[in-house]
Amino acid sequence: MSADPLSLVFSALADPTRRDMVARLTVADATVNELAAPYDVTVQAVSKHLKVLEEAGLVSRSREAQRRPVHLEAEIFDLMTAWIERYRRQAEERYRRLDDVLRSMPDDVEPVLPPNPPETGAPT
Amino acid sequence: MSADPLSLVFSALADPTRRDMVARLTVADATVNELAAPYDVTVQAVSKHLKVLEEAGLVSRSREAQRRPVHLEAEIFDLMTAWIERYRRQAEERYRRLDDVLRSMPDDVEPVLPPNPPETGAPT
DNA sequence: CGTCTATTCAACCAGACGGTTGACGAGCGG
DNA sequence: CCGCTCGTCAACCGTCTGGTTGAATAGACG
Repeated sequence: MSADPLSLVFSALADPTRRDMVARLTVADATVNELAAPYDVTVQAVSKHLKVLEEAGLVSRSREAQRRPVHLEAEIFDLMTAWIERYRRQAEERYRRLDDVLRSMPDDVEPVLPPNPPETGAPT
Repeated sequence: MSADPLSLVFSALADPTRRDMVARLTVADATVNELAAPYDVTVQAVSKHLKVLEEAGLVSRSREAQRRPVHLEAEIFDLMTAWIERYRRQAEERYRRLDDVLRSMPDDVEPVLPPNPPETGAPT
């Protein structure tokens, strides 16, 4: 098992059908059957997709009669954005630094002024 | 082939080893052997991972003697952030709206599910 | 009770995935 | 030229994945 949350979320969203389900769930909660309707697959397949999304923490299911309304848990997105932003920022900073280095032939790499204060996604 | 860029990027980053390689590449370009060093797998496996990252547009390889320095292409991150932010925003807005609805309690509210085909060519 | 609807579980299948080993091409260096 | 290192290609293997069909469970309803 992948176990680690980031992998689960990324791989959950690596599937177009699952991404589309997530997209639709941003509009409203839906039952499995409702979700399955637009797609050209069986409801069982959609149920599996939902399981994947649920294990990734992207959706939750409640119980309402015999229906299982699916609800989006959008906070999980933050997990990804945190990761992405962190390394994007790091990459950008590196390019700036490289530019500097190329100018002066390095013997000591000096931390260049970060134009963006690391407040948005400052992870550990 | 999944073909669609978003799926390629998400699934490329769904692997911890690949994520780690990307993380390291934000610091500096590296050769395949350098990249492979920390991991407990053969250099061939790493080469495969790089192929995946390259096909996702996350890295590019140049040629320098018999070495193939790997370079991160960080702009691709924007593809993901665009998607994520879009739907996160949409979800947040929906919650606000729902809150509103719950306050006024109309009796003719019905869930409207805009049929969205399982395709990710983000229609804008 | 029996049945209908909504959903999941189980078994199966083809294909992709991550890994291996082994062989091969490209360049440097003796 | 020979040999070495760097990297990829090819074949193979076990596991995961996305899909199927068919059966099972849970609750509403007559």
